[in-house]
Amino acid sequence: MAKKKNEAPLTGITVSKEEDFSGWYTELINKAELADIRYNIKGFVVYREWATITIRKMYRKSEDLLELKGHLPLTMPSLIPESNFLLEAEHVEGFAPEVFWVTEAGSSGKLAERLALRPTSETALYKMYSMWIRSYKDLPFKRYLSCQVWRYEGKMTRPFFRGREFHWIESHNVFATMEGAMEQVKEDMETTYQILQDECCIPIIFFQRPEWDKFAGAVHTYAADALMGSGKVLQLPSTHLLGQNFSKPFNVKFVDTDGEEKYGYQTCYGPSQSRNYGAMIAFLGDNNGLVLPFDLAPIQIVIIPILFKQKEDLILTKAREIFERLKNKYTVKLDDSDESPGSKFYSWELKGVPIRIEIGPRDLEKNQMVLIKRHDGKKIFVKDPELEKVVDEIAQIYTKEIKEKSMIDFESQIELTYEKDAAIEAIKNGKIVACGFCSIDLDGECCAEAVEKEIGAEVRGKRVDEEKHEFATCIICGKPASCTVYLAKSY
RNA sequence: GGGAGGGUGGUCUAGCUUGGUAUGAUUCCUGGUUUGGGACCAGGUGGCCGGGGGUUCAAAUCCCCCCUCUCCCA
Repeated sequence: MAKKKNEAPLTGITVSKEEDFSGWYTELINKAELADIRYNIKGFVVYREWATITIRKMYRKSEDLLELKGHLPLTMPSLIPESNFLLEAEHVEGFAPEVFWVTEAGSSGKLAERLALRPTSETALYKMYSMWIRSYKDLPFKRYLSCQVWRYEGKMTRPFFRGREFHWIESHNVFATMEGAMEQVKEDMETTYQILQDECCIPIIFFQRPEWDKFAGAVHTYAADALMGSGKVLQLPSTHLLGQNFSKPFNVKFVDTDGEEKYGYQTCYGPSQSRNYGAMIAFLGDNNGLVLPFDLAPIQIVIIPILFKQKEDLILTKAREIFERLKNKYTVKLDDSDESPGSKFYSWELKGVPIRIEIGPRDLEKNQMVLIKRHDGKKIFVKDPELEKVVDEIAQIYTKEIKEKSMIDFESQIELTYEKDAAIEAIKNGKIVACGFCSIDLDGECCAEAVEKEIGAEVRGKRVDEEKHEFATCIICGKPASCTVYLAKSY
């Protein structure tokens, strides 16, 4: 855009994403009316219509995919009795500092037992699982729920990224064997790629998190890190191998083919829809506002009639005809309000509507219209009879084009380092570091702390896909390396 | 978690040092003229100055507590 940012009026974004990401994100949230932060409880925000529609579409895609893979939906109460919550010790220890408690009710005062506003639903669900699951014939038992959870976050809250209330899906599954559970973890990772990379156009990579950084109560945690382009990573959905850590205290047992009663092997998976949305708008947006994948846009096509005196009727009639031709296949808006055309262009760009169709007197004479794609600004003149065909073509490739632009070559961001100084330098240069590490079991935790202090990065864990590097020694302590880990700064 | 800075019509903001009638723009509504990248004219609506307490004849302004937001750093 040739237009200088400081000339932009208040309704547009005035901060450059490259120069001031935080300011840019705040303006995007406010001006595109995605969230309203004036609801004055810290960490609790109102998600406005435009964001809600897209988040619901994201939900639907994830839910459909989960059901396709054999999960059934259910709905759980949002309160968990403290006695349930206390059953698994590590889980309690991990979550207790973040729990909101309901301690009083109405006029009867204090409750006999405190009730936790669920921070996650393991301790609610597994109590039920122990009642529902009787035999190996009930397995695998795959369920999910779409809900809100509450965690009293100490860290700085940001709309969508980190709130004290957030919106997610959690899937909870039970298997007869550890291998069955591990297969589920792999399936969850595949699901995550399908949603985040293919639908949301966010590049990700999965790591097995170190022991000290795993989900409270899990055997192992596998988490997606989004590659934000600057060498920084952002944690997105994680899937957890629970083994029998919960099935034992919650008594989730089944009678196996051999007649023996056994504890199930469990997994859980929690993709946060609100955080995924935040990551998507932050990653794809530009200095004109939102950029959205075609399927996730609340409005996919906006028609803007260029009305001139004497010719209003002709143009409006044509615009309405275009609307009628497209409305059954796409979500279309005809913006015939009396704003000036330029003003409409800016505001629908801010909202990230993928296709804009302009129709004016000059087009009418030539029996054509003008299509503009939001994500690259390309302008296409289309003859009237070609309209449906061209729109179909754009709809087909629009998301793929965004994805192509946004997929970062992960390998090119990695720097292999053998010494601490090299790692410090690489992190400073915005790279992700691959290096040897003594252990991602608990005995490696002090080396991880050294990584944070001395290198200024976090140990993200062991890469899940193929491992190519061979490092002889740990970058910190010099002992023989048991694995290759990746170090990065995180959001 | 540590630090810094904010909260005044829907939005942005002046006023606060030195207490005394609430400033401007924009949005919104009405009417009219316009319309190919942020149009214009005229009129109008809209405020418990974040909340509570204190000082004072008098508080947006001074003092205390709380809530909340923004930015930076663990």
